[in-house]
Amino acid sequence: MTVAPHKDERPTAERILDIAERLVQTRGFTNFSYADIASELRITKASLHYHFPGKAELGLALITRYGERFAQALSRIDSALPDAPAKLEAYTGLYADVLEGKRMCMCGVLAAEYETLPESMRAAVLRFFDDNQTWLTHVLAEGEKEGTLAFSGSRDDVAQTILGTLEGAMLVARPYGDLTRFTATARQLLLSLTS
Amino acid sequence: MTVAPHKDERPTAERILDIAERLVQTRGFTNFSYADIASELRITKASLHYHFPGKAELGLALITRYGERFAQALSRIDSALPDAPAKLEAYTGLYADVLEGKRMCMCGVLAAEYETLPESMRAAVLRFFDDNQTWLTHVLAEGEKEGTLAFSGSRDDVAQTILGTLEGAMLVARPYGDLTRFTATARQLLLSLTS
DNA sequence: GTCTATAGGCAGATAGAC
DNA sequence: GTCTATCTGCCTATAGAC
Repeated sequence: MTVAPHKDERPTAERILDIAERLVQTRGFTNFSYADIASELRITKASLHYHFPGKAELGLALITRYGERFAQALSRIDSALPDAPAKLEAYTGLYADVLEGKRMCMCGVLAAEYETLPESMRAAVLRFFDDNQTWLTHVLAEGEKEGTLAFSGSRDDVAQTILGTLEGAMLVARPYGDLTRFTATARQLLLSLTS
Repeated sequence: MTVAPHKDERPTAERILDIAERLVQTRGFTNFSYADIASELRITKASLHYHFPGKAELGLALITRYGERFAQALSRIDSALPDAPAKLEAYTGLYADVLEGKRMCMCGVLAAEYETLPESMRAAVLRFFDDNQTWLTHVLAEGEKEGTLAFSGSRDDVAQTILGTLEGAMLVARPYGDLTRFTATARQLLLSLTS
């Protein structure tokens, strides 16, 4: 049991990650600075280095936390929804939620500046994509078994297509500030798998 | 008629654009510097400012030239190929060629860092996407008329989906350095429109 | 058109006091 | 944990000679 605190503020490291996460998703990793975070948190740049020694460590922590939360969301989808089509629709909903906050998928942004990232971050980005495709492949297998999904090509290829399509739809929709640009593509995609 | 030059080197401005184009497509717009171009061209940074006063002007020139060349490629496709499915396949081939050079679509990269771009560049990125979708919409109409393409949903929605899917497939495939990751998705996409 | 020289700002990062 | 002060390096950009 925890002692009831008079003020229950979240740890500084978490608040740093919150701000940095939003900045990465809207501007890109190299396009935000310690100064941006510091001014928003009302703390000095030097203090940030206490929590994250360098930008590479901060970046890795960002991807790790983002990936863990994404994995948790996928688990919730698995346990809450009855069949593969519902799960895929909920999956596209995760992306739509991100886009509604005028953000891009973190790993989609990082993929665009992949060449400039430190090696530790590169590996984490690929892991994120791999985890997504693994989950999608399982859902596709489930859908085939249920008879609720129909597609040609291997499950891996289709999983790849789903991931790429949603990342690309986000990428193009966000500059227009138009959520329906994304949802129209998501609908097209789901339709092609269920009919 | 042109006088035969002893040495027929292309204008410096074009060579600057060549180098900058490759840098944008591999690293992103804010992730390359005048110094990068200068050292590769064996010229000083100051000289670059003679050709392009500022980075915003350079960026706009990059998108403009890229868009013009893309439009020319689309015209060649229109006049060389007989039907809509062949045109769409050639369209995916344009993307595959870019990816083969380990590059990302320039406007795809710029879309990822859209929030940090000067207004003139933002507008040019959207124009590129719009032009692509306009062309795709015409091809889709042609395919419906010919009876060579079949799809549900509006032509605009499908054109949007094609553009987004290819951009996203590139975005995700490039970090893996695996062209087949792209071509598998392109095949899936074409299949969904012709069957 | 290209050069040298330099300005002015911001980046990530460190030392050491409190 | 947070601060002040500072470092080094790179960025875009400009002035003015050649």
